[in-house]
Amino acid sequence: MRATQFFISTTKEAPSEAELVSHKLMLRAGLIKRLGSGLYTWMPLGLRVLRRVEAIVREEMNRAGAIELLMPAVQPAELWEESGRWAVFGPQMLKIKDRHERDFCFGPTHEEVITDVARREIKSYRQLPVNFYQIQMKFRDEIRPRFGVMRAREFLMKDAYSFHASRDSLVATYQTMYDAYSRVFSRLGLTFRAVAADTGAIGGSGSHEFHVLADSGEDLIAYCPDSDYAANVELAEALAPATPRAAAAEAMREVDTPKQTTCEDVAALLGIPLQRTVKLVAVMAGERMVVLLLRGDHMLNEVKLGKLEGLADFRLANEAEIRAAFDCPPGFLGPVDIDRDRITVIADRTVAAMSDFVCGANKPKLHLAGVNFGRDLKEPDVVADIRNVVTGDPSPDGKGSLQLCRGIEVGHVFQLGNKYSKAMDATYLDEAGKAQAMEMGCYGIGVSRIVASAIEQNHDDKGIIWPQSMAPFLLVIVAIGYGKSEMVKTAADNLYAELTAAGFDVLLDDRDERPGVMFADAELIGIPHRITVGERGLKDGIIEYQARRAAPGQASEARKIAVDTAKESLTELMRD
RNA sequence: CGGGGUGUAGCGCAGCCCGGUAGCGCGCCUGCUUUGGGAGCAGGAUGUCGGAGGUUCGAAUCCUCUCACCCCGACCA
Repeated sequence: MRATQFFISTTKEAPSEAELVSHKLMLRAGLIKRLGSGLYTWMPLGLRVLRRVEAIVREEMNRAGAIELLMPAVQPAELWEESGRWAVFGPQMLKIKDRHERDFCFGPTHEEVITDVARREIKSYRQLPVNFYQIQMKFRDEIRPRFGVMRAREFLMKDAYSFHASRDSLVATYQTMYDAYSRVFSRLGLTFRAVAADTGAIGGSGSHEFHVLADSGEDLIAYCPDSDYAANVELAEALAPATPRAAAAEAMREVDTPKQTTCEDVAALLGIPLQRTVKLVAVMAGERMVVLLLRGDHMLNEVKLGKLEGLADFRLANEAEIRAAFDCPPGFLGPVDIDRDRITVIADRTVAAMSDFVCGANKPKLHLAGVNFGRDLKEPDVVADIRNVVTGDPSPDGKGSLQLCRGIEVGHVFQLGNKYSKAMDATYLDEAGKAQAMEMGCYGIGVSRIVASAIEQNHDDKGIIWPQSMAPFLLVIVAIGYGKSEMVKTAADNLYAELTAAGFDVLLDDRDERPGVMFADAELIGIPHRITVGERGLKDGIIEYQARRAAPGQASEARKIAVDTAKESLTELMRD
C-alpha cells in the first residue's frame, strides 16, 4: 500500500475525552473515530488491525473444528421470551420496535438464535457434536461505556456455540476451545492468563475467562504463584480461618466515636488494626432486611452473596430502610441488640471466627468494643463466604497464598449444559430413538477489545508497538524525498515491488512530508519494521533498517543494509 | 442512577468572575524557501461560542431549562 493512496490521519494531541493509553493512541494514530458514547468508526488503518485479529481467530476456530455462519444482529423478542431472558438481560439490551410495533433487540449475544438454528436443523445424535461460530458486531447498552473500544456499546465479537449428545462430549469440546483460545492469544503476542470464572448472566456451570494482564484492567484476578490456581476475584473462594475463634477476653463497652463513621476512622481513633473491626452492610432480600457482617478491611462480594438462598435479587438497603430497622443513622450500625425475628444476620467466615471485635453500637456517635458472639449477641444465622479474597489469603487449592493482579477480559468459555436447550426445546433423538435435550457450550472472544488491550501491553512514549501478528503493516518504507529524487523513487519503488511480490504487507510512505513527520507517524502507528530510503545512503548502496520494538532497556538501533541484498536481509529480520 | 466537570474553528485550549459584537497553538489552503527526526517566511480560509428561553440598549460572558460528552461512584453505612 502506498501512503498517498491510503488514508492516514494522525494527530499530535489526543482528544481530551481519552483517559487510557490505548484509547489515546488509537485516536491519535487515527485507528478509530468516535461517533457517540461507546460508538466508534474503525478507520482504514484500525480496520486493518481488526481484520488481522479476526483472521487469526478465524483460523484457530476453523482448526478447532468450529464452523462459521452468520446470524442476524436483529433478533425477535419471542426468542428471548422463550429462554426467559427478555426481562433478565434487561436494560443492557437495546430493544427496538419495527413498524408493526413488534419487539426486537439488537443482539447482545446469540444463544437464543443459535439454539433455534440447532433445534430446527439437528434431529439425530449422528449430527452431534457440532460447533458453530460467527464474528459479528454486538450491541450492549453498557451502564458506562468507557476507554474507547475497550468497553464500547457496539463491539466486534467472535461467539461460538457447541451442541452435544453427552456431557463428556461437551467437556471435550470445551477443552478444545480452551486450547484454541490459548493459541489465539499466544499468536497475538499477548501476555494472558486463563482463570476460573463466574458464569454471570449467560448461565451454566463450568467457565473460564482469558485475561490480558494489564494494570488498567477492570477485573481483579486472584492467582497462586506456587500452583496453577487462578480465578476471577468474583469467584475466588476465601477459606474459613484455620484457627478457631479465640475465647472472649474483653468486656463489651461503648466507645465515643463522635465523627467516626467508617471502620478506618474508628480503628484509627482507637489505635487498633482495621482487622479488629467489623462492618455491617444492610441489604434487602425482597421485603426482609438482611445484614452482612464483614471484617473492616474486607469487601463484600456481590456475586457470592447472590448465590446464597433467597438472595438472588438482593439490593442494598436505602437510608430510609436502615433508619426504620435500626433507628440509627448509617455509620454507627452494628449487630448487637437487633430484632433477629425481623432481621437475618449473615456473617462472613472470617467474622464468624473473630472475638473481641469493634462494631457500631446502633446509637449515634457510639461504637462497641470487646464484642463477642454467643455472649453479647446471638451467633449469626448464616456463616458464608461473602467477601473478596485479599492478597495473602490462603489459596483454595491449599498450595500457598494468593496474589492479586488486574486483567482485561478478552475471552470467556462456558459449559452451558442444557439450560437453553431445555427452555427452547432443542432436542435430538438418541440411539434409542428417545428425545434428549442437547448439551451446550458457548465461547466468546472480544475481537475489538483485543486491539485495545494489545496496545495497553505494547506501547512506548512514541506510540503503539504492534505485535507482528496484528500489525496493520509489517514494514514501512520511509522514502525521503520521494517526489524530488529520482534515485530515491526508483530504489523505494523497486524495494516496495519486490517485498510486496514476496508476500509482505508493506506500506510505502511516498508522501511529500519531511522525514521527521514520516518517522513520527511510523512510530505512532506502530509498524514493527522500518526501512529508510534516502539519497544519503543510496550513494553508498545502502538503506537503513530499524525495528519498532527496542531490546529491553535500550533504544532501537538502526542498521545499514545493502540495497542489492535488501530482500534477503529483510526476510531474515522480519522473521517472527 | 448519584456526585463532579466540560461544551468556544478539524484537534488542544484561552476569553466568562467584572456583559461592549471572539482569540492563541496545532492542523488546513496559496506562494517562495527548505528536506535524515513533527520546517521557515509571507499571505489566507474556517465559528449559528452545544440548543432553547429569559434579563439587558447590548450576552460566549448573567439567569432558567435542556441536550451531549467526560471523570468518579453506584459495595462497606
